[in-house]
Amino acid sequence: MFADSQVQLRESPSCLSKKLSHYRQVPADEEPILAKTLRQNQRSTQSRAILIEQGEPAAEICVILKGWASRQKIVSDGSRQILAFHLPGDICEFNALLGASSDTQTVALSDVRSARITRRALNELAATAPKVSQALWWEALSSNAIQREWLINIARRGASERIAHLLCELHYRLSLVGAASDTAFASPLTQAQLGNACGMSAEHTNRTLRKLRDTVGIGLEDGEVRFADIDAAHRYSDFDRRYVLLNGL
Amino acid sequence: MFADSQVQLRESPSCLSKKLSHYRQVPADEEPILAKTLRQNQRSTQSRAILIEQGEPAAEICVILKGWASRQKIVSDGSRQILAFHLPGDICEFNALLGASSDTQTVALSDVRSARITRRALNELAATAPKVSQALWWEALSSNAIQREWLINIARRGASERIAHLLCELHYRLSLVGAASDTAFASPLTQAQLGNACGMSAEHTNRTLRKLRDTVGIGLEDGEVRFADIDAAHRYSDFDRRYVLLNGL
DNA sequence: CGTACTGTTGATCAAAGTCAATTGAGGTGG
DNA sequence: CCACCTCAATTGACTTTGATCAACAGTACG
Repeated sequence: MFADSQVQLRESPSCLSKKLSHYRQVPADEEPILAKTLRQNQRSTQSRAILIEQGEPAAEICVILKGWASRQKIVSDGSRQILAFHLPGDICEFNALLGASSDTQTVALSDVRSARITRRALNELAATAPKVSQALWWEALSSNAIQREWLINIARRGASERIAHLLCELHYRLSLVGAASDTAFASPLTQAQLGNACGMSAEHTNRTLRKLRDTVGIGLEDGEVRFADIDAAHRYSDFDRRYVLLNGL
Repeated sequence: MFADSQVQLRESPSCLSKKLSHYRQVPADEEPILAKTLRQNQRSTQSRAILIEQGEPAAEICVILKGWASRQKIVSDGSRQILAFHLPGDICEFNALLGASSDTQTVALSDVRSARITRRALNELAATAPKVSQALWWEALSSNAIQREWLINIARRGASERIAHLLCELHYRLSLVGAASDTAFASPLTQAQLGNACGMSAEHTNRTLRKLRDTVGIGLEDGEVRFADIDAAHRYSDFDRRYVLLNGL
């Protein structure tokens, strides 16, 4: 089930490649090409620092290798709305694929290690590793499906279900890249950030989390989210994982 | 600036080609290739009928030539959430580009004329009309930007601003394909659909529309949305058109 | 130590949902 | 032509949810 720890010591498969394998079987000969591309142009970013600025015509996409980031947009009153969380293995700024400028900002929620892939390198990848390249588009579609589900979450679910649903999603997405146990995951999120992503106030988020802990067994403490009963959590929040990987109906 | 009217009489440029020209200059020699592709596989769909079913692994994308459609997802309690409106010139179901099945349903809001483009035809297009093909990806990114803005709309704006913002967006998008005047556009939307898209109840939508008419001069009557003062409407709803075409910051 | 951020709690209030009914237009069958 | 049906729009009364305002406690950190 889990990767051989010996191998991990030498070079563990990146989170990105783990993720892509869920969409498409990535051929063994393409794997090292991806690994090399990711090694090429890495960067470390401190928590709270900006990974991708708003309005810049970007020339490279950004792959999160380690840590969390959030995509957000500044609204006219100065406040910000979180639009997406980027976890290890996620790709930020598909806009860069075409050289479009970003209408959003991406900031590090923890210390982040990222790999940048220029458009040139992407073209190379398309030529030498077609399956990987195709899987990247798959990843783009997946992130849109997630975006749509967030809309549903905010538009239709009450506060508790909403928070619970988001936590279930994060847990599932992290599990896809081996970053979650069956019943818990580490998270750098503050209550305020969690609430912001769900379109609710920090105070109400706090009360909602208490309620979730008491009644559904979902707890958030010391940077760890813990599910007493993951199936119950899924049922409670109406979480249907299929949208994440576009797994048919 | 505008296409030769002589040409328009013979075959007016499709809404799609009008839209694409906002992203990229489409070369004159690629224009007829796109037109031919769109002529190939057309379909008429009655209002309320399903254009694209949920869960089907789709092999073709769908271009709206005439009429409106809505993308929606059925929630577990049986109700539905509208995730996007597709206007003339819009492309539905980018998932089909990779053969992924759709996690959503697309239904006609009016009688719709659509063109289907199979994956095979898309590949041909990519070979013979590269600029057009690239513009299609641009269109995909644009529709994501719109999706994100909807999230912001629901998460952060009050009912009146929310409805007003959506109406401003629709007006602007229609104007891009020549389907709106400076101050009005025809719309097949019911109040309930409009409200659903904004995550609010039909009753509240009704009251909100009254208020908008009285205080901001935005009216919806007899299938026509009319703005007394479009700039005032933009200011009121905090509408910044740039996200629609990804026009830098 | 002060400063800043995060989490916590209580009181109050406004926004929007829900329930219930009514109106009016359009369409259909008798 | 009229009775009947359905759907969209409308209105009022009531209830619920969650935002806002205002403190305050715990912790990390310079």
